This record gives sequence, structure tokens and C-alpha cells, in this order.
Amino acid sequence: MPAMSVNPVTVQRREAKPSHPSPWRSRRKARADRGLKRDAVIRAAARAFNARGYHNTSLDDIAATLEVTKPTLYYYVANKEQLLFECFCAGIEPVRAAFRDARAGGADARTRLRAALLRYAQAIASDFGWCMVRAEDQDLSDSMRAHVKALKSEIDQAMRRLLREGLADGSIGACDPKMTAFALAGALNWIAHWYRDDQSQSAAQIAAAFVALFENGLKPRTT
Amino acid sequence: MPAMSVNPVTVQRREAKPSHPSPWRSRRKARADRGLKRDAVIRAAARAFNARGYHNTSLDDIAATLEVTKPTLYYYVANKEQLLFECFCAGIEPVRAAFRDARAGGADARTRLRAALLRYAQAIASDFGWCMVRAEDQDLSDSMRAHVKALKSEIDQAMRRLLREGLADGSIGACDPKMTAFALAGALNWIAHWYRDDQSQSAAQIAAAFVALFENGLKPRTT
Amino acid sequence: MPAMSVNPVTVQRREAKPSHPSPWRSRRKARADRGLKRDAVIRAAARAFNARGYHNTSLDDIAATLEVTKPTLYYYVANKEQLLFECFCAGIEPVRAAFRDARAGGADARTRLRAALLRYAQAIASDFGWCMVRAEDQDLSDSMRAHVKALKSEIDQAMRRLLREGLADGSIGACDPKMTAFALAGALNWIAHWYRDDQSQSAAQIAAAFVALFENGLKPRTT
Amino acid sequence: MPAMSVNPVTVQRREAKPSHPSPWRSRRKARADRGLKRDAVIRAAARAFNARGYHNTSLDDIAATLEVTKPTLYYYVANKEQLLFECFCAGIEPVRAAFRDARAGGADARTRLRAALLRYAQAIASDFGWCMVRAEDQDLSDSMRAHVKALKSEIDQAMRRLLREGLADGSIGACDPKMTAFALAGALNWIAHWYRDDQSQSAAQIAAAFVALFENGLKPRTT
DNA sequence: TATGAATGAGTATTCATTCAT
DNA sequence: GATGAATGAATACTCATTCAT
Repeated sequence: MPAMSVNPVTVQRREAKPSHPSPWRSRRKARADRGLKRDAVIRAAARAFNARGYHNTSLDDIAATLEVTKPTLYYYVANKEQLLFECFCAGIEPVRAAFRDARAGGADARTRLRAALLRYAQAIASDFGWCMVRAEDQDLSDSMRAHVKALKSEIDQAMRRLLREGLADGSIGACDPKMTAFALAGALNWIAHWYRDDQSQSAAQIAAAFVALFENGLKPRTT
Repeated sequence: MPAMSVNPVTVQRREAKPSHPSPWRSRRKARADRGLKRDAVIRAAARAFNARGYHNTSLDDIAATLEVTKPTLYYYVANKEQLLFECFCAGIEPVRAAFRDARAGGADARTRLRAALLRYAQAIASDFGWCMVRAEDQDLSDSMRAHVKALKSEIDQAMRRLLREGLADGSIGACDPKMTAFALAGALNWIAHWYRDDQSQSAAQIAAAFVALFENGLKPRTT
Repeated sequence: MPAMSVNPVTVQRREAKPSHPSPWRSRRKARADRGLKRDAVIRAAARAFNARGYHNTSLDDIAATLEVTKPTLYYYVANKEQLLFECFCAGIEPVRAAFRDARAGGADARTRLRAALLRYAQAIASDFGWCMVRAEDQDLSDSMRAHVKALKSEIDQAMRRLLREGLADGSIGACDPKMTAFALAGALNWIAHWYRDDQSQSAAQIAAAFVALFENGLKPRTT
Repeated sequence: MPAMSVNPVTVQRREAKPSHPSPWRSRRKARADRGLKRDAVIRAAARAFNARGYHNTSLDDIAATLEVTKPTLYYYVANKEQLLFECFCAGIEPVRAAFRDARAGGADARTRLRAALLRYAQAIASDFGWCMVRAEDQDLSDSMRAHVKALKSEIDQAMRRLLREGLADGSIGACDPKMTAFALAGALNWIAHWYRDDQSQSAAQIAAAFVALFENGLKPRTT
């Protein structure tokens, strides 16, 4: 799997700032690492895809954002498709980490699932959320599509496993793990659709509300 | 409100048949109604968008499916964008109907919501599901985008109202109606993503499983 | 084998005229056949390739010559490569015909070879000569390259066969058929290089001089 | 006349070795002459042009072969065009030498011509053969094209002169010197086309076969 | 009604070339 | 001597759209 190149912490920090000065602006001042520039390219792409969609974003758009010329992008990335792919990877990596962490720990399965879903929601609300969720399979070549499918499947399986563990340890009530995983993922993924327009709540708040719904259900609880 | 151009009854009927013979094939025999042909165009578009995505589908593709030439499409539809818009309308109309019906009726709000969600899920699993859910706002002109947003908002508001009614009549436990509506819609909309590949369950079964999850929640119920 | 689409008779006729009016110039006047236009496209390409080389010729160049826009070319031809391929076919077809005719006939093999070489030389001097001879294998896709190789090989084999027949019937003296075929073909193909600049002699005259050299050799003959 | 930059002796030597280690590999060990490196650049270019054609060869390709970066090439050569030009010069120089030598000597003209043609054939079969023969005039700037034409013309004139001398001294039978020179050159130049694929015979063998054909002709000789 | 023919605008991609280091 | 980084110019190809017939 391609290394997760964009630092998630940086991501959060940067989101607060209104403008992200392109690393090219001060060429000689910041003798920045090539990797940093590559990350900037990928992030700019993610933002553009998020804002206008993959097909409505031209490489010229991305280059203009970075105040660079188009061929420069090719210095860092093989082609437009790879740009999308890298955005996807950057987005899904924290999710994978969340589910990896959820496998261990002494808590019951429902508790561990909750923790993973919280981080999941935050990833979806990041710059890369759109790419992770809305990018069309059809826009990728066969080999990259396979990669993407595998990664998505990994998440799906991890979620199902936690559900099964919850059924076993009694922390989760009767349910079909597969359908439940689809429902949970769907609700969370959908955040990528509306969060762009409606940022009235933080990702954490949204996640909390969602988790509460999933755990308690609509039907009133006597307890 | 834009006219609902695809007859939902016809839609249901046709779904059963394995092949949808193009109305042009027997040009002179069936002097069919212009409306029927228009519907066929829109349905063919929906299928193609569903299969390949909006941007990866050319008008030539759609025309070829119908065994017609490209300019013919323009006889029935103003442009590609409108094709997408009509598909959206065809998809969302049954959902609107479902929520209209849900307003009346003697049952408690949770029961009425459940009924609406069942029909919602079935609409998402239809040919038009993809267009309703995955079509990008960016691919529509301002005026059409406004239309779409209004329709989507109508659904959203209807769902929230039912939730509030449930809170009031006691059939639904404490929850944030807005977040809950987002979660419900997300889970259901997401069906459009995976239903294409995984049709192991019928739309009704999926809906039932989802509704059960939403109603009961993950936490085991003592009752 | 792809059909030979350019009428060789037309080709000869047209060569005499100084200017080849594009069929588009008088759109309504000449309701010309699509095939004719396609031929015009291919011929224009051949001329351009001949004059500037394949890589130095842009589709815009060809389109401009025809007073058409670039996409129009794509209406008649799949891509630039196919343009080259068609030119090649148009060029080699008369040569194939010449060697087909040379197989039959009561004359001795050397006489039949002479007749074929005369027609060969004329083909090389035509508009399509360059494409036939100078087009690089590397500019074609695998499948088309295979086609081209097969056709070239057919000519080569036919020439060798005539040489062997000449050895057998005594009309040709001792020689290595393979090397001799290479030498003959080379001398004739080379015409495509210099004929553009030096048209002091007609193709027939050149061919006659070449054949005389090949037949008699440099060494003086006592007879 | 442009300096002959690639040492022909070196050329011959190197051809025997299986691998041509780039002079850069052992930077500090061999503090080699700048000229040697330049020669290596030109030879690498010739090989690449030969294998893939001029336009299908990027400077990156050549640089990669030499395990150098692209700008380094510019240290040795002004631009891509000059690379082609130098290859041409490297190829034609031995041919010029051959014809210079052929002017003197006590033998009759046919004998002297034969000797020159043998060396000609060997030059065509060298790494530089393709560049000498197949390089398109159109790929060179005006000034370089003029240079190339002059050199080619020199060879042509030398060949014609030998033919005329042969006509005069009786060693060559009646023929048109110009056409005959074209035929001879064409047959030999064509070797560059097929020798890459078919190396079943050495350059010397090919040349011998060709010369035999040219001298004796196809018609059987009574003597 | 339907189509053949044509086009304009756009877009990804390549590559020779430059220059500061 | 050599390179990393960047660019400008060019070019093949696509596709929605139009219009005369």
C-alpha cells in the first residue's frame, strides 16, 4: 500500500487557516522537501475535487491554485488518475488505523466500535473525505480500482468483525452484521455530501450524535 | 415543480422484464406516443449513468443503447444536463409520494416513518437511484441545481418532521432530528453505492434490516 | 486485409492536376460520397507525411489543407495512426497486384519480374510511396505493425519466388534470392527518398534504368 | 565541414563488447576525457534512434541509458537536433573516407568502386547507419540540413565519378551514371532497414552479395 | 422524425529546454 | 560537472451541440 504521505495532524491544523500559501511562492526561502510539495499537490487536488468534482476539475485548476504550471504537477504525480488515487489513500489511511487500533483493547466490542466510528467520521469530514467516498470506481484504471476495492473491503470486514464480536460478548444486540455495517458506513460516508455546505457542527459532534442513534435506536428505551 | 416525466407504473413493470426493447426498433408498427420514447431515453440514460457514471457516459453511448443516433436524443431532451435532471426527478418522485402519504394516517409517527423509509429504500435501489444520490451538484446549471436542492430539502424536512412528531407522540426516543435525518438518509442513500455489485438481498429486505437497526439500535434491549 | 479504399485510377488522374480542390469547398454542389471524402483525407495525409514526415505533421495541418476542422478527420478515421496505416495500404496495394499478376503468364520469370518491378517503381513514386517505405514501424501499434509486416513480407516472398523461378527456368543467372530481393527492393524503395526533390525523370524511366542495371550488371557484356 | 567527433576506431572496438559501461558509472576512477563522454552520448543517441526512431526517443531515454540526467546531455550537445546531426556525421565519415581512397589507386574504376561499396555497406550496418539513412531532413534546421545535403551529395558525386571513369576505362558497361548511383546507394542504404531484424549475414557478406549482383546482373552470363 | 456531417471548446499528456545551485 | 525543479509550447483526442436535409 502506498505510504500515507499527508500528515493528519497537519491537516487539522491547516484547516483552520484561511489561506494555504503555496510552497512555490517563496522558492528560495523554503528549501522544502520534495515530499512536502507532493503533499501540497495532493491536498490541492483533494480540495479541488471536493469543491468541483473530479471531472469538473482540470489539472490547470489545480496548478493555478498552487501557482504552478501544469507540467509541474507531472513532476510529482504520474497522471490525474493517480492524483485521485493518492487522495483516496490519504483519506482512508486514518480510518484503517482506527480499525486496527479497535482490534485490541480490553473494552467490549461496542465500545471499541464506537471509538473507531468516531475517527471514521472525522476522516470523512476531512479534505480527503470526498475522494474516499464519492470518487467513482469508473475513473480509475483496473489496477488502481482493485487497490481501492481492497482497502474499502478491509474497512468493511473490520466493521463486521467488531459487530460479530459484539454479538458474541453481548455488548451488541441481535443484528445482521453485513447489513448493519452497510448502514453504519452509509450514514457516516454520507457526511461527505452535506458537510461541505453545513458545517454547523464539528465532525466530533456529528459522530457523537450518529453513534448515539446507532447505539440506542429510535425506539424509546425504558432504561 | 418540474413535471414528473417518467411514469412510475411503467417503471415498475419494466423492471421485471429482462430486456427493454427500444421503441424505435419497430418504427412503423408501434406508432407509440412521444412520451413513451422520451421515457425510454431517460431510462436508458439512468442505466448508463448508473453503470459508468455521468461523465464517463457519452450521448453516443446512450444513443447506441437505444439504437438511435445522437441528434435524436436532442429531439426529446434539451441537453445532457437535462437528462441527468430528469433521471433525478424520476428517482425522487416516489420518495416524495412516500413522505406525502406518511403525513396522514392514524398510526404513530415511528410507524409512519418506517413505511416511508421502506419505500425510500426501494427507490434508491431502482434504476434511478444512482442519479438521485450520486449525481454531483456541480454537473447541473444553477437553476436546475436549485430545483434539485429544493426537492432534496423537501425530503429532508419531511423526515425531520416525522422525527419531531415521534418525539412528541412518544413513539421515538430522545434524538436530534436533524442529525438523525442525516444518518437515516445517508444509510439509505448509500445503498445506491453497493447495490449494483451486491444484489444478494431485495430492496425490501435491506430496508427491513435497516429499519430494524434504526429502531432498536445496537445496544441490546432488555425487552 | 483492409480494403483498398483509394481508387488507383483516380490517383493517377489526380496527380496530373496541380490543385486538388477539397470536396468540402463546394458542400452542396457535390453531394459526394462519404468514401470519396475519406479518400481525400487519406490522400491529404499522405501528401503531408511525404512533405513533412509523420511526426512533423499535425492533424491540424492535414485539416487545414482540406479546409476542415480537426475533429472532422476523426469522423473518417479513428486516429492518426490509422491515417498512416491507410496510406500504407493505399500504397502497397498496387504493388501486391503487380506481383499477383506476375505469378501467371507464359513469359519466363525474368520477364515477369521486370514487369512487376516497373509497377513497383511507379507505386513508390506515387503520393503513397513515402508512407509505404519510410513510415517507421515504431509509429504503429502492435496489431497494425503486424499487418504491415505481413504485407511487406508478402511482397518480399513474391520477389524471391520469381527469382527462384528464374534460376529454375534459366532466365536468371546464379544469385542468392534473398539478398537479391533485398537489393532490388532497396534500390526501388529508395526512390521515395529522392524523387520528391528530383523529378527530372518519370517513374517509368527510372524503373527502366534500374531494371536495365539489374539485368545486365555493371560489368560490360560481350553480347 | 563539421568535425568528426566519434572516433571510428573506438566505434569498431566497442561494437565487439557486449556492454558499453557508461563513463559516468565510475566517476572518480576514470577521470576520462570530455571527448570520450561526448562520444558516448552520441553513440547512445544513435542506438536509441536506431531502435525507436528519432521522434519516439526522448532525451530522457538517452539519459537513462547513460545513467545520467537529462540536463547533463546539454553539457555535451547543444540540443536534440545536434545529436542527430552528430550521429549522421559519425556515420557518413567512413563512407567519405572510402570514396576518397577510391579516387587514387592503380586499379580500374570498377574495382575501386567495389572496394568503396564494401566499406559503404559496413558503415550502413553500423550503429550510425540508421541516422545516416533514415533521419528525416525535416528534423534538422536549415543550416544543418544544408550540411547534410552537401555531404550526401559528395558521396553521390563520388559514386557517379567512379561510374563515369569505369565507362571511360571500359571496366563498366553502358549505363546512366546518375540512375545507377541512385540504384546502388538505394540498395545499400536499405540495409539499414532490415539489418536490425535480420543479422543472419555479416555486413561484409551482404556487401559481397550486393556487389556481385550489381556487377553481373540478373541475366545469365555466358562467360 | 431522424440523421449525416461538422465543429468549437476543452483537456490530459509529453518533451525539449532552461537555470539556479 | 551535474542535477533538481520547473516551464512553455505543442498536440492528439473527446464530446456536447448544431443544422441542413
